[in-house]
Amino acid sequence: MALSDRQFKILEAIINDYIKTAEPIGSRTIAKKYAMGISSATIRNEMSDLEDLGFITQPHTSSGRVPSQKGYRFYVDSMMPHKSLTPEESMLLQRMIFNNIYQVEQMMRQTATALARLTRYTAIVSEPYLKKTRIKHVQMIPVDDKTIFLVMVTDTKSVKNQPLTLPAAPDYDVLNGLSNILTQQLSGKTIREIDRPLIDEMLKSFGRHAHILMPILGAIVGLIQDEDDMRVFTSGAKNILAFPEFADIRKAEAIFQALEERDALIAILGQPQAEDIQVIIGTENTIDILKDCSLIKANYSIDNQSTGSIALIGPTRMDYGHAVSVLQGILQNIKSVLAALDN
Amino acid sequence: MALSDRQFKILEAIINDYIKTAEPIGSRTIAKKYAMGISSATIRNEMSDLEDLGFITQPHTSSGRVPSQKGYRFYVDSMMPHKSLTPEESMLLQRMIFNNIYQVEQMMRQTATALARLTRYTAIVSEPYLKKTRIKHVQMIPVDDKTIFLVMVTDTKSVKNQPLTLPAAPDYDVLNGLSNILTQQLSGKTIREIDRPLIDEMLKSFGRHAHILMPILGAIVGLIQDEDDMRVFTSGAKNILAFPEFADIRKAEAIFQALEERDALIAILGQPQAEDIQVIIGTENTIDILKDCSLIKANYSIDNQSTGSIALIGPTRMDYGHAVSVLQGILQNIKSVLAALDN
DNA sequence: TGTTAGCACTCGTCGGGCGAGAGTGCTAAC
DNA sequence: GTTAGCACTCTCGCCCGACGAGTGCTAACA
Repeated sequence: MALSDRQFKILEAIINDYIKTAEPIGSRTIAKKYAMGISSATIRNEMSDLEDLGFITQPHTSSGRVPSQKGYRFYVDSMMPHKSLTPEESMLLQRMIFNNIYQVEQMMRQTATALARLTRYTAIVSEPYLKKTRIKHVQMIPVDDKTIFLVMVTDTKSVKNQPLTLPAAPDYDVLNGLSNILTQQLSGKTIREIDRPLIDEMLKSFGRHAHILMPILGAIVGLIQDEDDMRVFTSGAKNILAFPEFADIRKAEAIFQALEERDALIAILGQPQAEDIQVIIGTENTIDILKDCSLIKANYSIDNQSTGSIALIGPTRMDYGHAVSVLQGILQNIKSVLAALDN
Repeated sequence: MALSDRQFKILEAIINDYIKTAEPIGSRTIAKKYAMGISSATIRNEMSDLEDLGFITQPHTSSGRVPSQKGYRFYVDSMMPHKSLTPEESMLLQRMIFNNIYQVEQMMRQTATALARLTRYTAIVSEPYLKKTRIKHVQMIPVDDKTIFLVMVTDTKSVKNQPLTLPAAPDYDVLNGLSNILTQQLSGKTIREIDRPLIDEMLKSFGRHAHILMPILGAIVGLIQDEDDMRVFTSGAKNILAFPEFADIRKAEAIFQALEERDALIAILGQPQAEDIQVIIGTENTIDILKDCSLIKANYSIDNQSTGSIALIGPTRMDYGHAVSVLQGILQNIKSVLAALDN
C-alpha cells in the first residue's frame, strides 16, 4: 500500500501548503503552484485516492483537502525535511541561552523563552531536579488475588499510596515479610540511592517473589517523583492565540488553563521516554485538551539521574521540521550549559 | 454640580447592571428592574443629564447607556459598596494561603492563585525583596535650566541613567559638588541603608540646594529597584478570555504578551504608592496596553524596607467592590504569613 | 414645574436569499 | 493513463427587510 511517487509529492505539497496557510488546498492550486507537469484533473484523481487511504480529508464536499492526523504522522515519519538551524537562529539561541546564566532555574526560563520565540509555538520546560525525598516506611496490603496496595511514608511525613496489579499477589503474611525487607533496605534512602547492588540484595531477600520487586520499586519511584516538586516553566502561551485553529476562544481557554496548572503541565510532559525526540500528533495524545494540538517532546538528563523535559505545543498543523530542528538545537545547548554548570 | 439623589441611584443602577451583564442598559430596564417608582421617561431625562455630565455614554444612538471612565471613577470614589469577604471566601483563602507555606516564593505563588480564583481576574504578585545592589558612584550632569541627567554606577558594574526635571537646575559646578557629596555619602550603600540620619546629614551638606535632594534620591532608588531583580508571579491570565470586551483576540494577545514579560509586569506594578489600595481605571493608566483595563493595586512591606506589590487586572467593567475586598483580605493574610515567616 | 404617556425615529442584529468563487466527481475523448 | 469539460455542491460575503431595543421630543397632566 505504498504511495506512488506522484502521490507522495502531492501529499507533500498539500501538507506543506496547509502548514503555511491553514487553508484547504485544491487540485488546481497544486497544479499551478507546484508545477508537477500533470493537470488538475489527474491531481484530483490522486487526491481522491489519498483520501481513500486516509491521509487527507475534506472539511466539506467541494472544498479543498486538508491533511488528516494520519497524514501528519506519515509526514513526520517519512517525509519531514531535516532542517538545520539558520545561522541567525543559532546565534540568537547562543545569545539568549548563554546570556547571564548563573543558575539552572534561569537557564530553564531562558530556554523556554528561546523556544517560544524561535518557533512561535508554546514551550514547556521542566527543570532537571535531584530527587531528595527519603523513604521512611513501605507497606504492602493485599486487596484481591491480583492487586495489592502499596503505601509509603516519606521523611516529609506524607503518606502516599497506589494500587498495583501483579500477575499473582502474595498473601498477607508474605507481603508483610516483603514489606519489612523493603522498609529495612530502603528506609532513609532517596531514590537516587537505590542502586544495582541494593537491588541485587533485595532480589536475593525476596527469594521466590523476586519477580515482583521491580514493579514495586517502579511504583515507589513514581510516588516519590510525584512528591518531589519539579519546577516547570512555560513561555509563549499567547502564541496560541495567533493560530486560526484557536479562533474559538473556548479552545484557547482550555489550553491556557492547563498551562497555568503545574499538575497539568507535568501530565503533558509525561514520563520520560527512551527516544530522543518524540512527536505526538492530535489524538495520539491521551490528554484531552491536546486533542487538537501536537506535542513535540524531548528529554535530557544529567548523569542518568536527574532528568527534565522540554516540549513544544502547537496546532496539529505545525511546522514539524522547523520545530524539531529548534528543539534539537536547544537540547544541545542545554546539555553544554548543564555540563558547564556542573563544574 | 453634585448629583441629585435620584441621579445617583440611576447611575448606580447602570453601573451595577453593566458590571454584571456587560450590556448597555436602557431606561425601561432600569424602571422595571430597580423599581424606583418613576417612569422610564423620567429616567431617560435623567440619563440624558448624566450623559451631559460625562458619567455615561451611548455606544451608538438609540442604544442603552454604558458607564464612562469618569462614571467608574465616581463609582469607585463615592458609591462603591464596602463589601467584606463571605465566610466561604475567607475560609478558602485561609486554606489556600496557609497550606504548606514554607517559603516566600511559594506564598507568592499561592497568593496569586488565590487572588485569581476568587476574583476571576488576572493577578500579579511581586515578591518582597531585600535590595542588595550597592551604589558606587553618582554623577549629575546639567542638560538645560530645568533638566539634569542622573548617572549612577553600581557595584554590579552597571551604569544607569535617568533624566530628572527640577524646578531650577543648579549649574555645572554646583552639580559637581553635590555629586561628590552624594558619592561620598552613598558609596557602598544599598538603598535599604539610606536612613533618616543619613538623609538629614546630606540635607545639611546640600545647603540651599536641599530641596532637590529628595527627587534625586527618589530617582536613585528607582534605578536600583530597576536593577535588583524582583520575582513576579501571575495567575489567571486565561480569565481575560472570558470577558466579552476581549472577544477581539488581538486585544487579549497584547495583554498576554505583557503578562509574559517581566519588565512589562514590573512597569504595570509601577512604583509603590503611599495609599493603601489604588484603583486605576482605563486611561488613567499610562501603560498603553492597559487602556481598556482597570488595575487594582496594593503594596505591602516588611519593616518598611522590603516591599512588594499585588495587583489585579480586569476590564474597566470590573466588580471593583468585590475585587477590593478580596485584595484587602489577601493583604491581611500576606502580612500575617510574612510576620510568621520572619520569626 | 416636574412627571409621564405617546410617538416618530434611529440603529444594530438576525435571518433569508442570492451570486460569485472555489473545488469536486464524473464522463467522454484523446 | 491523462485530460478537458461540465454539472454540481458548498461556503462566503452581501444586500435587504423585519424586528426590537432604545432614544428624544412633544404635549398633556398633577
